[in-house]
Amino acid sequence: MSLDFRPAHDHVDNDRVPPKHDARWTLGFSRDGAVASPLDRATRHLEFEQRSTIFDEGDDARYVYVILEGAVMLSKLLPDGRRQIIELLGPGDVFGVTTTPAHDCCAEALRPTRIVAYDHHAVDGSASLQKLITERMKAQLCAMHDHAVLLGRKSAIERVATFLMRIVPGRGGAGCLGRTERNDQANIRVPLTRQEIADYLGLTLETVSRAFSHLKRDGLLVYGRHDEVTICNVCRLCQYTGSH
Amino acid sequence: MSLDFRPAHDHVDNDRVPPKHDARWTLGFSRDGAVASPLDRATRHLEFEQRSTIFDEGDDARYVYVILEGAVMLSKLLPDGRRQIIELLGPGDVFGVTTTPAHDCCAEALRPTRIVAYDHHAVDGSASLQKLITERMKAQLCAMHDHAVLLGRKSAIERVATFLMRIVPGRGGAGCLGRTERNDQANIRVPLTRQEIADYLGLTLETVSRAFSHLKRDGLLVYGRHDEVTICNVCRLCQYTGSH
DNA sequence: CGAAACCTTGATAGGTATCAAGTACGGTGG
DNA sequence: CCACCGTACTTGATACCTATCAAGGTTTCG
Repeated sequence: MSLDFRPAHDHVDNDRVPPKHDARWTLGFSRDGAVASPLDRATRHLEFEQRSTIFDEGDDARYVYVILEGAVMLSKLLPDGRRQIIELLGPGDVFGVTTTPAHDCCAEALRPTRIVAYDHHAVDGSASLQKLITERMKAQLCAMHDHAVLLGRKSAIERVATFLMRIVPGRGGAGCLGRTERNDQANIRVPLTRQEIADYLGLTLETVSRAFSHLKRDGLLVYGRHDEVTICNVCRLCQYTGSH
Repeated sequence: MSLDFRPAHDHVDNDRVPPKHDARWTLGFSRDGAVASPLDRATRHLEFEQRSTIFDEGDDARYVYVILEGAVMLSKLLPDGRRQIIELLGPGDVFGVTTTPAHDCCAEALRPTRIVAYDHHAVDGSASLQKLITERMKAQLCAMHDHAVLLGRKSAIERVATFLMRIVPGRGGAGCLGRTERNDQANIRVPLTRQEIADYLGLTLETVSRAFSHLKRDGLLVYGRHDEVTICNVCRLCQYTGSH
């Protein structure tokens, strides 16, 4: 459920080929123990560099994707250019599932990302793989439910606070564990621009910026280098989410 | 995908028992051909009358539900009472799936509704049933994607127009088929109060009412008896959705 | 060091929420 | 059958939150 934007090991191997839209297909055996061996022919490992497109809305939906490492965002566009980022996904999450022959949204890597792609027909043949996908879809459907509440009913600050809480490792959906622990802080990385956060939260970039400033003034946030942010009091930030 | 609020046959048998919260459990064989026979022990047919609660947020998630006939809404509440209606479901749709042991939302029947409940463990044992559920979940996940766009990026009138288009039988998600057909009208029933529509669309009841009035003034809607509404020009209404 | 992208902040406008009556409708009981 | 009542809906006035427009500041990277 929780979005782990940081790779499991922080020493990322940067020797990967820059894949533009067609990624580097790595034919080979699956490292996923759940996958039966006859499937391997239809199983491909891919790597995407930061900010590369995995597929666009309308593309043929031949594969189902499972994230091994990294982060992916799904988005949709309205004809006049308005964009909504629909899901933010991390390791273990599944995307590319549709009932239609075409993808209903775009998928883009937010950071260097490793993915397994399973052929749609191949999935039909593997009960274990199907189960894996179904299980993730359940979790993601619940996440969408929460997100619908955010988009439909929460104020700007509540949305930003909820977003930040979702990034805190281990604190994602479960909410505040121990309350008022001393030194209840967390270092997180926000690998999204203000515009992307805005498109995810149904706001404008300026409103997101103001919400960040507000939280900073309140002493809840301290900015670090790059996209690093320290949440000084996770519990108190949680109070801003509107969910508690 | 499309919400069929009307039962397949309009002569509804009204001789059903009024079930309050505990529905009338109908043990018996499944009419669903896809279900294996050993499952029937864990398969229950239930009926809910209009406006009855199927389950509440936090209830034990023992069953997965499939709608045979009628309509169901899923909703969530924030602690201060704000409500978001998350999904509107019709025949064939699935609900009650979670990864947690408790339901993440409430489920309520919008009209007299017939449902099949499958025991969670029983589902695990049936590949065909699993497939059925997964297939519906895919469709519903896509529907949630569209709804996220609506909640995050659409104006009040666009939301109401999109909502109405979704109810038009056969025109639901596919969008406008033939354009500018003569006599391009549709009679629909809106079995939701203004408050419920508002909670679904992330608006207030007054704003929904104003949007309806706006569309009525424009000659797009004519009110009938009860909750009946005539859409005078489906194609033109479609222009209001922001999606075309 | 310089350019570009990104972020912050301010001023203003606009859309929707909120508050407040008033109206229409359906159901109930006399 | 009609009057009454409660619920739901409509409409108006106003306030507030967020979008929009605009400028300036900061960071990062070549």
